[in-house]
Amino acid sequence: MDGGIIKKTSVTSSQVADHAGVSQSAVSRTFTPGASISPKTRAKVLASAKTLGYRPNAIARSLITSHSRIIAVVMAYLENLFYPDVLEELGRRLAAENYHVLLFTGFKDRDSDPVFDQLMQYRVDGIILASTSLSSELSEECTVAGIPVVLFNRTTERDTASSVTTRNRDGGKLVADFLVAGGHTSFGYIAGLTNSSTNRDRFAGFQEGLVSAGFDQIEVRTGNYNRADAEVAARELLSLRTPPQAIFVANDHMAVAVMDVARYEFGLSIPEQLSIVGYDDVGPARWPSYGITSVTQPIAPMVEATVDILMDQIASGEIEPQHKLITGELIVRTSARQPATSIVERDGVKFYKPAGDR
Amino acid sequence: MDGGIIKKTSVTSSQVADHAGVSQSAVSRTFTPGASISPKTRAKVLASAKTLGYRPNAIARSLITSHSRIIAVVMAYLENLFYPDVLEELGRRLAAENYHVLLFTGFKDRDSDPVFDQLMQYRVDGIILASTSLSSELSEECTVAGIPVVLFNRTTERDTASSVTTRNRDGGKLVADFLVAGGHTSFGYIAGLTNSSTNRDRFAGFQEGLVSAGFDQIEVRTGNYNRADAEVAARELLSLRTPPQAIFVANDHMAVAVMDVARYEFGLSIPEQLSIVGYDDVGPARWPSYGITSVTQPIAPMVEATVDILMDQIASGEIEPQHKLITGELIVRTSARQPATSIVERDGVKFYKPAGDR
DNA sequence: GCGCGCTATGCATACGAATGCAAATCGAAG
DNA sequence: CTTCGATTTGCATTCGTATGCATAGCGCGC
Repeated sequence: MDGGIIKKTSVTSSQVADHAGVSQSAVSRTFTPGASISPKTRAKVLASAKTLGYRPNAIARSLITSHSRIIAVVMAYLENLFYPDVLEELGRRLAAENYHVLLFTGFKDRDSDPVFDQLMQYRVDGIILASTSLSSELSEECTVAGIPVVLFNRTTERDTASSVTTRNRDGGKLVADFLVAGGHTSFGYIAGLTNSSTNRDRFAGFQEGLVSAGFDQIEVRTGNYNRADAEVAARELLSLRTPPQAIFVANDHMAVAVMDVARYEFGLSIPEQLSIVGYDDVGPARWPSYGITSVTQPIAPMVEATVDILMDQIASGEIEPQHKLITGELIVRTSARQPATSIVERDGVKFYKPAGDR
Repeated sequence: MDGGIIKKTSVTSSQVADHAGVSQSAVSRTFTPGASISPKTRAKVLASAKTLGYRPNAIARSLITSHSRIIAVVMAYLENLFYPDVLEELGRRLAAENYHVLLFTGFKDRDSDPVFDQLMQYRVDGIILASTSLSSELSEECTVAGIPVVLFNRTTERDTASSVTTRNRDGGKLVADFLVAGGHTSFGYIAGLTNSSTNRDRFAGFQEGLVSAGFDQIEVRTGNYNRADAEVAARELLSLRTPPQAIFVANDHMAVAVMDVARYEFGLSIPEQLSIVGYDDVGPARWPSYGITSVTQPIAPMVEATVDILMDQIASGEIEPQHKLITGELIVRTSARQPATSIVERDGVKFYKPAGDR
């Protein structure tokens, strides 16, 4: 075995057929579950396949069945740990259904349209759009082409694609209730991408909750869901003549940055001098250095719903847009002053459950 | 446009040919860079393609060219933020070369052999193995099948597959030098997966450095590169009658956990009562709450080297194993007591550069 | 022993695009 | 206007597998 091996041509079903003394069809049927084949020839074929090292060619199979068993997953960036977690769960669940993930990532700054072109060329069986702003016309084109599309953690007004989100508006309202119950009287909000539906809904719920409690002023700054912008936003808020007593940050990824700025640049102690509430309940939120009080976005159910929609639409061939809503909860940790009541504990974790809530 | 659209059959090159009044070959040549075709017919074809919404079928193309332009990336878990960062960079660089990523992830606990089977069926043009323990026989099988394999952040003794790593042994030694220079006299090590090459090399270098400075005792515990085990390991080390003054943790992902345990369970202040050094220089290491002194693993050069190897082997068809070594540096932050000398600053970041070092 | 019915098998074709080869076209030179 | 060479074009085949259809094989009952 000396280095510099030259590419070997791979084994085909016909070669296996010759070796086993059967037809190519028989080989194909051996590897097609439920096909009509006798145990005897099947065994012969399997034996030959093993000796020759045969593996069915998924590309050729895709061509004839017009099902690639590939799902395109589009995630522009992975900086926010929420998305890697989602990706891992997606990998798991799709593998269980014998589907595979063609990942498009790393184009935060660049245009996403070429991505779309690539993905369509591979005749993927479905598309999951997460953390991206693929234009709506494109996702509509998919629907026309008969490819199921699921927007993950995002919706659009146009009813063209399916979506899976949590009840962001309820979540925002819950945060408002929690902070009001905790005795805060002035509030700030650090926004995510302003044109994202998650950001809009979370803010709408937050505002609604505050207004109905008699607070109609919120200091708003924008963090665009990234750390650098969130730091700037935090500095601005905390530099105000009278900084807000509580800041709702549109996700945990930014909340971490905000806490760092508050503590290490402004010397504030949390939650004594400043309360922070985040969203997502992502890894670092659970680390004792942060202990972020945060609204959960339960990844497992969200991913399950996503895969369910895809499998359903692939099986039926009908692309009727579905919209699934998962319910999140407010986990109470140490980054925000707590109300005296409505805190319930389950499995060592505290939740905020006001009476009126289901 | 009412809901419930039925799957539309996609446009083929023959349909475009008919519409444009040319042969199917002409259509193919239009979309094949460098093929022999006159500008006139090319324009006709492009026009027809546009009106019909034609897109070349990558599956069919792969079948005939026997190049899928797909690279399989195997990452068992994404919990350690280092890997999502790598993934993002890989997505970027492979897209630039017009290759695509078929991602296999989410099987930390399960067997990885089925993964291998799947990946071989798609006739991928190359394989990148990161954060996985795909058995060596399998990666050898790839080499035999003529598929380039690159081990990312890992090597094997058997010279069968290419690899890209940093100089882990040098890194470990650098940490030892740094801690000794900082005046520490007792040391602990929290290991990663004990059978991983990175762990072995980092520890070997660390040990070598300490021994040559006259310290031959290291308290070793195993964290298996995951947070939960690292916490347990930290508790054990810190519960010793005389806990080590300095702990080298095999990566930052675990170092974060160790710092949390030290501060919040043992009430230690860092670096006054305990010094921590990590590895990777991953996101949270830079957050002020941690400020981990850490050996870098420069992602961009590592990924570049990986892609270079793959492109080279795909182009040449020769699979001569290559081993690329990237040099990391020790970034000095606040998690460990600093030596008085050999600290140099560049772009606002401090590095430890002892005299004898290149 | 014959015929019926069911299962197993092989044949032939299709999927959609790339490409070697030969024919056709074009342009320019004579 | 003819002819040669270069460039374009189309034809036919190929990639590896799946599958409808026809046939071969088998078991069983009478």
